[in-house]
Amino acid sequence: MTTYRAIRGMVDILPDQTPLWQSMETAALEVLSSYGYAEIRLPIIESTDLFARSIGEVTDIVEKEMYSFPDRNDDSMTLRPEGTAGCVRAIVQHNLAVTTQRLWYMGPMFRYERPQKGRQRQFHQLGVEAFGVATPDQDVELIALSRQLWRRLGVDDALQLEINSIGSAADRVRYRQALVDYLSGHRDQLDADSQRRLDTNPLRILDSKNPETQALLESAPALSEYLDTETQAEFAALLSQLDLLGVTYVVNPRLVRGLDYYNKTVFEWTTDRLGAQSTVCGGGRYDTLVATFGGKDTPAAGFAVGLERLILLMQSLDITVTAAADLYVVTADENAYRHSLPRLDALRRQFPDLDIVQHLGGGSFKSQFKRADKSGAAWALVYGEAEVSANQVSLKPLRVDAEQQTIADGELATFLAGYLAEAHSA
RNA sequence: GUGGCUGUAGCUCACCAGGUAGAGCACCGGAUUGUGACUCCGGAGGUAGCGGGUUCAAGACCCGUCAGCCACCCCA
Repeated sequence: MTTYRAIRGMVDILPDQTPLWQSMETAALEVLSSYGYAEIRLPIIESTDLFARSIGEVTDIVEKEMYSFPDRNDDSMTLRPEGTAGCVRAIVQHNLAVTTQRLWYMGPMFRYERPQKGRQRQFHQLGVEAFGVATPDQDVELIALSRQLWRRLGVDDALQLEINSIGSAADRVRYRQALVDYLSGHRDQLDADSQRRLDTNPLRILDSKNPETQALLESAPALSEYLDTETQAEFAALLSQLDLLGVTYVVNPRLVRGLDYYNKTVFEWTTDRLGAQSTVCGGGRYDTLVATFGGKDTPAAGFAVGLERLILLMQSLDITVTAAADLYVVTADENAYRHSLPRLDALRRQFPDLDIVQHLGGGSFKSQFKRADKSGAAWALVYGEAEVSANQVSLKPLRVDAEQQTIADGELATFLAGYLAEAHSA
């Protein structure tokens, strides 16, 4: 008998974890809709070409991390490594860019990397994308929105915003040349990865962690000096609006990000509580991507949140959510069970928000109450022999020290309405 | 993809100069007749990740493999 395990880098999210996930998802949904963002649902598989063109042929993601395979028609398909490409594809395909769009999506992404904490092969992202606004107020809204989510989740104190402007494509062509010119003179002092990147993707050398490389970069030309005046003004405006909102940030001139489609604003929310996988959220502006895919010229910006990392961060801060029912129903015997069945059915209809768990499988009162206690339910709803024959029910509080009370069937609805009102105000 | 650490009951771990495994928690049952939590008693649960080797004998040593973790790398 072979025993099966989830394949490497793919993890099960078990029932003791899903309440935390759901509360996070609900918070995100509420924050997003409060800013007028609408959900878009996208396929998990797209043509390989889509990702290669948008993310960049020489990026690590495309070169060695994609789950690509030929389908039965021998076309090359890829499990999405990120969400922006598919979102932009949908925008163009359905011609949604005729007006501005504020969109979000949530779902699994796939990257063939070596797993460690905060890094899986299948992981989940919340993506937020905005199309049609070229001015920095859009960037500000995205950042403000993300910070609102951190506050809502109670993780804002653990997160730091790093931000930079990487300019237009033209700016970067000029800067890239200057950087290559400078570093070529010191080629032998670069680490192996950086030497390789000198020919392929020189800007990525900027965020190398190698100390010698970093030292070398101290006297390298600065990207900020290659930005045109308009971009500089926009970046300054963006920062001043963040100041207005009281968003604290660190301008990190070495922040460049690993996907080719970004321009102008790039930013990351990072934490020191997750070890090496410190980026919880990252994004920026990508003004040319829509046109690249054949749409009309449409400015755009967005970000992605790593949901596993967010959960890890919440857990590191001892944020817990438990799902416990309101009522756990205990019945004395077959007759009491039959008596309770239609009554509970009516209750569920009358109180859709009430969580009612019925004890199944019989057993002694004692064992049923044990289960009731372990379930975490607030009350045990008791149908004993006496209650049934008198058309009554007993309510035993399980979480507070108070007396059990027995009331008439007809009074239960009133009681529960009062309980729910109290629970909501609490 | 590179380097390192780890892998024993559901969970956290222990034992042992190499001689066929234990604890705590969790789980199930019981402590007189319709009531949980605390306590007490009892029970179930492991071919020691998997495969091979050395040995009279291996969970303990060696090799391989798989998986997790840490760093690199990468990014969310």
